[in-house]
Amino acid sequence: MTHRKAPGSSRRSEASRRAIYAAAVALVGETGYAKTTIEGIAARAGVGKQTIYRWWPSKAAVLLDAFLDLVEQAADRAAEPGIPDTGDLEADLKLVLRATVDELNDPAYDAPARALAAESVVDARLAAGFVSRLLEPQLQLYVKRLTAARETGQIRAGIDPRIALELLVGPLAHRWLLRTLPLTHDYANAVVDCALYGLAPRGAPRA
Amino acid sequence: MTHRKAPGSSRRSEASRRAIYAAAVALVGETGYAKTTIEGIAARAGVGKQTIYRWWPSKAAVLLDAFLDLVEQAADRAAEPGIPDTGDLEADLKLVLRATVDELNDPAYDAPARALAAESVVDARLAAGFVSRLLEPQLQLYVKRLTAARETGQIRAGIDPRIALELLVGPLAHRWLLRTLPLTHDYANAVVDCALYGLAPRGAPRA
DNA sequence: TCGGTAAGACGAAACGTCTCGGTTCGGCGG
DNA sequence: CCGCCGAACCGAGACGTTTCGTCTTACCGA
Repeated sequence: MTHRKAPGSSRRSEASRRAIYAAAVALVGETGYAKTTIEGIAARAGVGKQTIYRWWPSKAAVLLDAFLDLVEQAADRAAEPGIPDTGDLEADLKLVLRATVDELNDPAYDAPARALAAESVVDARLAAGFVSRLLEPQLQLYVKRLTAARETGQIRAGIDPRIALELLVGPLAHRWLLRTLPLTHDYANAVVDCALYGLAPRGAPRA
Repeated sequence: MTHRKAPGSSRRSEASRRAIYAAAVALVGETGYAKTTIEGIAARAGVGKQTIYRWWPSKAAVLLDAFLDLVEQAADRAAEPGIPDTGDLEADLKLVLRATVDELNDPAYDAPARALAAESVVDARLAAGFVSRLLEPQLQLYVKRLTAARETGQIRAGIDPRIALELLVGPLAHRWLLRTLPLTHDYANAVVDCALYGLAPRGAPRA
């Protein structure tokens, strides 16, 4: 997704690449994605425009790489990959979803993440990279934890972990993306409750 | 959302307004939202640029009004408002969600709806109009049906209809917006099953 | 020497504003 | 009731500005 060609990358300037990442994230945070221009990124990074056009096909692609670099560094610092498994699925899910809420409400991540999501909605090519490189690795953590839960009988055997995960994450994403209602800890907890125990009365016959 | 001011609208040209709607929807469908320009819409509609700039604050606002007009006309033709209530909640929800899937997969609606959603992700001002005028009325139909279901004991008394609705719609929106996986009838059915009967084993104690 | 780089010139395209006549509608005097 | 007038809208498009993406030039480093 960086570019179709990867020319003699041995001569590529690492310093310029990093300066471009920093400038892109900073400008999107300060002035918003729409007002961020490639010319602006180049100027801020002290870099020729051609250096950007040579390596990336679009403004969104630059920001995707920049944002990915950002979250990878943050992930290295945290060094806590995966979803905890205390044996209590409900508590584990609530914990993680509340953390996700906090992340989505963090202004530092909100602006670039929104921009990438919005661009992905409209640009299928970018969406493929956004999903496969940023979103899907996160979702696979849910698949892993939910599969484990299924093996210990904490969720029903007939449940597809993929669909279970989307039942949890979908509502969060919906509120975040379209701003229908505020995204809170209470909401995350309520979603987990509803998803785990269902809307129908517990005594109702399984269809 | 048409504009902060509503000047003497008696003198406003209805023909121009409709021509602008038609041109906007057509151009977005043909060339995509990003390549659609206000100049292009004006030219296609046979209208002066100022006529657009006078009544709408942005390209997105034009498309919102145009799309809203489109779905209202379609709704008038269908003349079947609301979610059916046959007494079988599961069947009713599956029916409606499958219909939603078909709508989201319809190329005629996909392009403008995507453009508006994407713009709303990034522009809170537009999002307010998008949600209140287009999305929320749809969601209220779910609230109504789910509230009825709660009164007849088809869903648990402790469930907030608002959250129940998002449990159903959120996953659909998630797949549609980010294109993580294809949006199918089977998926709609599976979401309803999971949401109604929960992920946890039916015998599990209610938390 | 060869290819990446910084800097910036360049034409094309769209922006949003403004001006120009022409048209249409509401109001007022006859 | 009729006819005029002015205000507001209309289509058309000129205008200066901004950003785009390409291209040119000179430099530098492996």
